[in-house]
Amino acid sequence: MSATIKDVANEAGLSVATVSRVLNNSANVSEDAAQRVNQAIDKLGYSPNFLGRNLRKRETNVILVIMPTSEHSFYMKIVAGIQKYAQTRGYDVICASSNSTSEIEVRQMNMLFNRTVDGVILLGTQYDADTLNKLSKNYDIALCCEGVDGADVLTVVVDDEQGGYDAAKALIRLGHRKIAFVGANENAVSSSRRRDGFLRAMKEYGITVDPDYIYSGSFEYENGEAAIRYFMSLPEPPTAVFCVSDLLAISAIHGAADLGLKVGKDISIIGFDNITMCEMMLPSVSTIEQPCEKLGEMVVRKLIANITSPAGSKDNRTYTVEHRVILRDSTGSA
Amino acid sequence: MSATIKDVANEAGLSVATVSRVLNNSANVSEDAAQRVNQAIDKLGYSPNFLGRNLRKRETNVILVIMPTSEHSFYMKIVAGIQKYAQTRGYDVICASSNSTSEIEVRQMNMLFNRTVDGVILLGTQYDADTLNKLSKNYDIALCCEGVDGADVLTVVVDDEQGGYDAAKALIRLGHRKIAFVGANENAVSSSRRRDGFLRAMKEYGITVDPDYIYSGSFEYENGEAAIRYFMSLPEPPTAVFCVSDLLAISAIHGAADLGLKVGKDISIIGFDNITMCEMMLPSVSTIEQPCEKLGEMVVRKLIANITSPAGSKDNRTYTVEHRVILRDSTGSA
DNA sequence: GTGAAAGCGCTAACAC
DNA sequence: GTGTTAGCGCTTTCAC
Repeated sequence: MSATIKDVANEAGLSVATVSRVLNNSANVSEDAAQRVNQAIDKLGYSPNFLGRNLRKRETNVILVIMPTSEHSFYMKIVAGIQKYAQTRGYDVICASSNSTSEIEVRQMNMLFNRTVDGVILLGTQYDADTLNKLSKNYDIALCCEGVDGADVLTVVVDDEQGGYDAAKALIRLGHRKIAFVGANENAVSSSRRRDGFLRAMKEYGITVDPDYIYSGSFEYENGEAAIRYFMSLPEPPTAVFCVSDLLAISAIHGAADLGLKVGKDISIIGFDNITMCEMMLPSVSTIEQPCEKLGEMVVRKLIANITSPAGSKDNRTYTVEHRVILRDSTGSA
Repeated sequence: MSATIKDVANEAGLSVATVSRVLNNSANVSEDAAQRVNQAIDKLGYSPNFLGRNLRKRETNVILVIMPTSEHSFYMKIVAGIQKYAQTRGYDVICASSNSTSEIEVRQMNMLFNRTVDGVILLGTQYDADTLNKLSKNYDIALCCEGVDGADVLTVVVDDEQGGYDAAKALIRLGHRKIAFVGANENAVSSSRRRDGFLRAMKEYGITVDPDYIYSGSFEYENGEAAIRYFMSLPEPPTAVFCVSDLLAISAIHGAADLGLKVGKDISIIGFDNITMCEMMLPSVSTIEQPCEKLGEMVVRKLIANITSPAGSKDNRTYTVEHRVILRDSTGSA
């Protein structure tokens, strides 16, 4: 069917070794030989078969990114950061979404096991610490955005606790005292860390937190609206709400609007992530920005370092990158 | 490093051929042998190296999806549809985004040339008809969402002309007569087809279209806002606007709001695609829905058919799937 | 039902 | 500077 290195060698009247040499532009090949090989390549429309190459070299120079859902532009922004840096290092990046099902995630991890990719970056994962630790022993993996407690795995995240703190502080500074919190499920590390930071800020400013103001659900969209409905049914509703994700914040904004509230005036809502939609919404959404590109670059840089380093010396530390407070129209003074 | 089929054979006291047979659960292998092999596999933690397998079988069972930008959930929805069907056929799906640069797109197409993947689905592409035709001769590729004029390549799209017609008709039925159109650049086939349909509807209802009402820019977000500003600066501004994408519609809604207009009352705006954001926006966005999952399933089904069929008998026709009109709050009666 | 052996396309010793 | 050759891990024909 398609030409092989052998065909090129024949066409050029040289050996496959020489062809391979010009293909990998290694030293020790004459001008003349290189030219003849390149001509033959053009003539035959030859393109090297990477299955052969990769098999031989025992590496693919491909990194797989697995995300829970691809519907969020947030993840794709991180992938963009990953891609940008990976390219400079000669790595290709491919992605797959598990749709939050561990079954599919496992299936996709197979690409690691069967040597189709050199490493995997997990943007939020279904795996528990034990499994991750085992995987990490034999393969090059990294977590990004969402850490796992007790996992000795290379991890790159923002300082979620501090992010939660900063969100609360921003609301307090706007004069709010009755501030509520909307979190995800308890086993989402990022969510509970953000709550910890939230509580720390409240404490620091001497504000007692009404237990009714702490709402836990999931990262699912509907949850934000549900939270607002609940808060507004309380005898003394909050004047500001911190949601652990922008999606929840947007959902909450909807809920508030449905209840006839003017968001940014009657009630202030701040999210987390700074997804593209924040700017597009009416009102635009205040948030804690995660620096997606930096997260992506950092995690892939560290991962490639692991891939190219000898077995015994893997880096499995946790790194954090700086977040940023962005106040838009969904928050206003109390 | 990791175990090979040979190790398993040794451990089980059988030949590699037999191990390979149980791996591919082919016939002619005794209960006893199968058991011993499976035990050996478990004991060694063996996982077959697909580079070897793929090299030998000259196929990878992997399909690559290339999209112009991954920031739009729209594309990812199609990928989800692709994935869902591909899985049932034993294919893995990976994706990559070209960020609309042909350079990166070419780089990613390399996976096709170097045999890392069996086929490629392009969701909107930078390639011209000639290039696509050449590619299509030697490789299995398909276009989805966005066709290319003159390309004899397997294509799956919605009937864009009819979609444009239906959008215009929906606005006309709401009583509008002064209806404007916001399109992308001229070489975007989908955009110009939608305009054709728009014009057909207008003609059918005997409405003369003011040339000032036809705005052409690009698919970029900013374009919607710019269009609205322009329309509103006209001596006689339109009362309704059809944008060829939801993103443009959302941008237009913003522009209108900035000008103090109440969208859905003072001006009606309808988009195209039905991205997730349409429901989340305030007001929610009327649109022509593209059935993403169906598009995805259809294109991958046809592509797999091509991959598995002999060289001479490739299907390079264009298929269309049904769209749907969805009226929400961004449109109202004139 | 099982094994021996060839070979997929490539790279990298090694020899010259 | 170039060629010969072994072998990466796997499947598959062909014997038996």
